[in-house]
Amino acid sequence: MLNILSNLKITINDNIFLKDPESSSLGKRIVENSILLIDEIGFDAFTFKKLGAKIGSNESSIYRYFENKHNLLVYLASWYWSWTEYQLVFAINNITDPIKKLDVAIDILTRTTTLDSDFEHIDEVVLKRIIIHEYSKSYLTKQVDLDNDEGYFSIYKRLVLRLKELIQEVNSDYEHPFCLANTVIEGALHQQYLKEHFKSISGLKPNEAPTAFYKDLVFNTLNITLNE
Amino acid sequence: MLNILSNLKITINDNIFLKDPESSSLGKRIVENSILLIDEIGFDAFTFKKLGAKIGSNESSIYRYFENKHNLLVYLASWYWSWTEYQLVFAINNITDPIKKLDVAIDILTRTTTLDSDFEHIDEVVLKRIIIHEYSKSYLTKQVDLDNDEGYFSIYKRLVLRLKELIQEVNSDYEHPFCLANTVIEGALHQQYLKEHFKSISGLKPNEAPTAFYKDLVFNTLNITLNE
DNA sequence: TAAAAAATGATAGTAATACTATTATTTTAG
DNA sequence: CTAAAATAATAGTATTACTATCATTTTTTA
Repeated sequence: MLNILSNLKITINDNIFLKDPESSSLGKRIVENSILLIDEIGFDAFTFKKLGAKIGSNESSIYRYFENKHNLLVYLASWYWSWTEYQLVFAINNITDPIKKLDVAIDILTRTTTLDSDFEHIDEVVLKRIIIHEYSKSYLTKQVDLDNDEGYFSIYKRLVLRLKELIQEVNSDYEHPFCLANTVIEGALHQQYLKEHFKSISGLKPNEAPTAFYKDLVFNTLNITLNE
Repeated sequence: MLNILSNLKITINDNIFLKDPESSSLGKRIVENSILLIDEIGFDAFTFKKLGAKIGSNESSIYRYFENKHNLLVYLASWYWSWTEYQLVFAINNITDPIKKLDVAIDILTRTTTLDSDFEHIDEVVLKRIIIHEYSKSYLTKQVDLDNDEGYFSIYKRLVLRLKELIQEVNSDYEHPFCLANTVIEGALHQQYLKEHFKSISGLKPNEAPTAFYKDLVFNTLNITLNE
């Protein structure tokens, strides 16, 4: 599966950038190193000037790719969710049993990423860490409704919709499929954050993913008993 | 119950402030108006200079109460969670049935706040809105572990612990009580955010609270059927 | 291969932010 | 009424988040 993914180009809504970073080597260095630098110093302390210094380029050149660091974060998040969506789509592609499909989907959405699939210039393990730590900041802003109108979050919303549909395939009578889908996708990030920074209330062991918790939660809620 | 609460003083860890804002009228004006101003312009655009202008005071005076705006946000969040904890404790105080206790707890933790209980100088409805929009920013920082060591999040953690214990009282065999408690408390904020800004994936109607969703989720997960 | 066009880099500049420090004034307490 | 405490005013600093302009390098294409 990794090889299949490696040949795919992840397509991001072109409202998010001024110039496609995939279109040049400078663009790729911007993306690659922004992930590393945000991971290192945090999104709040991250600036285009520091990134420029790191990649031996100029602040003003980076501004030609992204309007500001907020849009760069939205870009990285879109990339992450698009990558996750591909993994999900491929993994459930040839499964017919709705229960098994949902089971695999929860696996993919809640697992901890420890192997990077060597996707071009992007380190997915570090990117995932950024998503866990910084994703909320991409939408917890005063311009969220405007950004939403521009389609900045459409990949994420499509992923939630997919999971909601998988839930409905398993139990079409269940009354809150959207709430449950959001609970799994956003909640999985939050649980992994807690595991790292709020150990005393986390409930997960250091290397444990929240997968078992979410499977139990979802299948009990949908009144399904897994028979394997 | 509102009257009982009105006579209570909410106590906040004094590491969070330099000078207790409850100890002076300027302090109270800082707290009262910071809530209104953050709601109005968002935490990112909020500055002590703007707050000073709003309350007819000076930037430098505000710095004598809080080291920076981050600590002010931590203070407001602590106040909110402390207030929520009081509501919870009073509400379940005289209930003996563990199931009923958990049921009431979920009510309190997931309801939409539309009435303010006229608590001193703090508008709880606006404060709740801030918590929904900005709470994550109080811990999604590079200094989260240091802040945690200072006890900045102890009230929140105590609330999660309380809910976890209520869950265990209902079903002591359940394997993920902490994960479930976190899911309800943090998730309820997130669902309310989605309702306002991501309508297409929210699953909640404009005036609907996520209460029914969480009760169904929790009691199914714990294998309890409510008999009322 | 030379010229044009595009991309990148360097430099400078601005208003705002997030403070710190100092001093002056006002309020409160003994 | 005086001393102490609190608040306000002012100034100053490094950094941020840009914009604008111009120079240089690289790429395209005629």
